Amino acid sequence: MKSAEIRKTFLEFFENKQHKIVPSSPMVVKNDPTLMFTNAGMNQFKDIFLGNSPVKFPRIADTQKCLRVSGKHNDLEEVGHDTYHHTMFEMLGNWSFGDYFKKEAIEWAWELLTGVYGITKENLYVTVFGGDKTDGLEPDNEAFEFWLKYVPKERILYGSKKDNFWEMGESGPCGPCSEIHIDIRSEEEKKVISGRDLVNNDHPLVIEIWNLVFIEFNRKSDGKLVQLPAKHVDTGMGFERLTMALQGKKSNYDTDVFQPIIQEIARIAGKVYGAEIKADIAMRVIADHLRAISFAIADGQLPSNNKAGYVIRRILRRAVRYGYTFLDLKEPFITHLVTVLVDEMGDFFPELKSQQILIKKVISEEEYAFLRTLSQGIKRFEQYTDSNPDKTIIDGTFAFELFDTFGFPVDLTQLMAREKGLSVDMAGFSTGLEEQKKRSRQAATINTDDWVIIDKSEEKTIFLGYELLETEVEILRFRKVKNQKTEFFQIVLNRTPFYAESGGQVGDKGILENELEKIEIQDTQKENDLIIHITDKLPTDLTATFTAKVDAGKRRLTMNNHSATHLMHAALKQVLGNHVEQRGSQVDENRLRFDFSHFSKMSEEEIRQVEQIVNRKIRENIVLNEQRNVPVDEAKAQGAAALFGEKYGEFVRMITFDPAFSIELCGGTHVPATGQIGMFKIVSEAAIAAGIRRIEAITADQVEHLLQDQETTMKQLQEVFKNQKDLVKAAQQLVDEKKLLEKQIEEMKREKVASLKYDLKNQAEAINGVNFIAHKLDGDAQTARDLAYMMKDIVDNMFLVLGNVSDGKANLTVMISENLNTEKGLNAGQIIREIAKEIQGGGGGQPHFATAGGKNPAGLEKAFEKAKEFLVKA
RNA sequence: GGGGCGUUAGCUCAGUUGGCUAGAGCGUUAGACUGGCAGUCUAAAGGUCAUGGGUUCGAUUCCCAUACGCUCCA
Repeated sequence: MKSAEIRKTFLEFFENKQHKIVPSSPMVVKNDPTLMFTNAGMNQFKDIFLGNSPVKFPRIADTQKCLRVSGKHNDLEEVGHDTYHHTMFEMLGNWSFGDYFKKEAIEWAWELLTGVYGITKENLYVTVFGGDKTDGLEPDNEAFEFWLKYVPKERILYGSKKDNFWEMGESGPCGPCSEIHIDIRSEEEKKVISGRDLVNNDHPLVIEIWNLVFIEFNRKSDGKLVQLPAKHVDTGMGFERLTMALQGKKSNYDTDVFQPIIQEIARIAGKVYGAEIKADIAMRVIADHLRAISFAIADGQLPSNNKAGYVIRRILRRAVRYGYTFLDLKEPFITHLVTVLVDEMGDFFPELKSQQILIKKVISEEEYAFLRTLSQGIKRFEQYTDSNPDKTIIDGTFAFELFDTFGFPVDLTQLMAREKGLSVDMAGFSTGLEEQKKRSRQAATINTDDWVIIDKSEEKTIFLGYELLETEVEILRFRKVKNQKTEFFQIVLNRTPFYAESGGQVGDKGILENELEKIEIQDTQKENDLIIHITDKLPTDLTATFTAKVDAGKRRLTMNNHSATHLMHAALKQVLGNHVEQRGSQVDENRLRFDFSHFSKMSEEEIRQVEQIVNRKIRENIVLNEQRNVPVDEAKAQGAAALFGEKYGEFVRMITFDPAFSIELCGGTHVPATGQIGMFKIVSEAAIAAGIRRIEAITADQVEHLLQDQETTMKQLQEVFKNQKDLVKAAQQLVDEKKLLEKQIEEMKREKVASLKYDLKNQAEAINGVNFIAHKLDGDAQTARDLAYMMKDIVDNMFLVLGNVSDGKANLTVMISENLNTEKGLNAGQIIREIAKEIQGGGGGQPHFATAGGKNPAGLEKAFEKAKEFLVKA
């Protein structure tokens, strides 16, 4: 069975059991501070488990793109070395939200695996939760009983809390789980040792393929468990592993999910897969990472230098490194693999296909950048070994510096050391790394207390911010959050006019007040679907009723910018073409920032066109058409531009300014009619990454201010130029003239100095075979320096001292013919330090040339005399 | 969020206690050589030493801040 068919079969099986099939949510997570990437199938349903979102469909099935590279689940360093770890993988899952529970979940899992996929029953083992004393939990005998219907008890095992109690994180929904393991070893091996003994023992051929989680508790941050009001089922089956089992392979990488990619890598590298252990590992690493990076980019996460983007960059670099070291690939090659990936997976995941060009471009750019980093690291390494030829062990601190500061992987340092017969002090390296980790952890500790519930009615916040800026509210709950520097509170209200930061629009500020007090809301954030008001002070009476007032001025300006962003997005598509897609957006009261895919710099003309279109639409004063609860399919049918990478429910909010012009799915706040925006002006256009451009623009008052500033400048310029008609011409003339004059001055100075130099030559006083010249000249230190160098060319055995005064300060310049440095022991640097005392200053320089400065111009003559004394003494 | 590093000519980079008329290679321009091309030689142009403060007689160099970039950790 082909992998595509395996996926389809799974979804169809559950569709027939009344499950709603939903698409995978993006791998890149927004609106959840605790998570950067989707790391499990349940992520997109987290709000349902937490009770923050209503259940729309009690039964759902899907395949979810997941990425496990950071945090609690971190498999990155394992990937490639074995046959079954991955960074990016697909998780097939079926879900029940307060609907069916253990019985059906077990029954259907068994039916699908053995009945539909035809897996031999004897090869399957199951585990159930064995109970835990610290949590006061009994063994899951209920699940055991259900399994007994299908599986003899020898193949049912009780498991520990570690293996059989699933938790989302430190706190949150959790429950016992039941895993299905498969033994795909050969018959001979099975005779030697029973599969039963290998379950959960990290055997590559006796592996978990499906985890059925029965969610029934919520773990509080104090560690206590409480029963959830509704019980849920959350299952996850690793698609790649399942495919391996069904295709009779011993490795995930031997399935048709990976083989086309691996074969292409082998072709590029001129190798054969399966011939050499290290090369095989490298090929697996690259095949795996290619998928992770490509999907991440398709989902809107570009490689960058921090947070989620940095994780992606690291994955890519790991792939490059393995290719570089073990396959001898020293040129970008990953970018060329994208085509194969798109051929294989582009049908089921259309985002890959539609963004193929961007993915290739971004990867290629990153590969080049990293190869540059590598060659710089190599250079540094060689400088180190050259300047420390006696060392046989490379300092750990140096290896760490290479890694920490220059991003040079330590395993490459080791490799290069070995080639030179050296070793690396890895203990020292680890010490450096540990210290760094300690520092970071200390700086990052955030303490979040449990929610304190004020209103027990389980009410949900009603958002009124689309209509109102002010309303009566009550507090539902609050909690305290503490980090290194500050302490603040998060408040949840029963209803709120405050818009929480999302979709690029900043959160509202404002106040909560009643007759007794007034507290300031500094920001409004969204955590999952919860609207959180942030303040550093709690009201004294938490049960009181307050008037919540949004800072209306800030909101109005923000709305201008947000609506203008929509108009600009549409205009960009008109001017540049349909490939323009939003890659990021930030809107606040001062400006709007919009990142979009486009491959070349916008011309002046294109920018002007976009401005023109937007301003025309503003003047048309188009009335906002806001539709809520539009089914997502209908919105798409109407041609809505889907905001990039956002997570949508089944119903969306549609913002339309002229159905023939701009339709977008958007949760933000917008102007009632475009006229309010007033004016629109692009202030910058720049590249931020390969294939991505960023525009910054301003609207309304901001444009007005800009125009006024410019006008003021123009007027001032006009005054400076005495109201000449053509300012540009006048300025150009001035610049040209200045250049000419500067040249003339230079020339005159040179002439003056040139005539002076012969006068000075004649003044030379022969003392002990040295031509001594002392002279006080008009001019600056630069002139003195010029003169000194000219004199050096025309006078031999010279000891020249020049003095000058500029800005009320005295300067001394000493030039001594090089041969006198040794012959007479005359050192300009030393001499000037002595004579500079006379002008109350200091100085220094080289043996043949030195300068000094001081505060006392009257001392110049004395300094000359002192200089002469050096000669007399010599 | 915390640490480290960087920013010098169009590009890639040197510049070692603060004073070396701020350099190299590539590129650009001009001239010469060559039958032409390729090229070789010679010369020239090109720098607010990221920005803003400070210390100093004097800062590309030392200190502080800011911006941007790189990098590691969380």
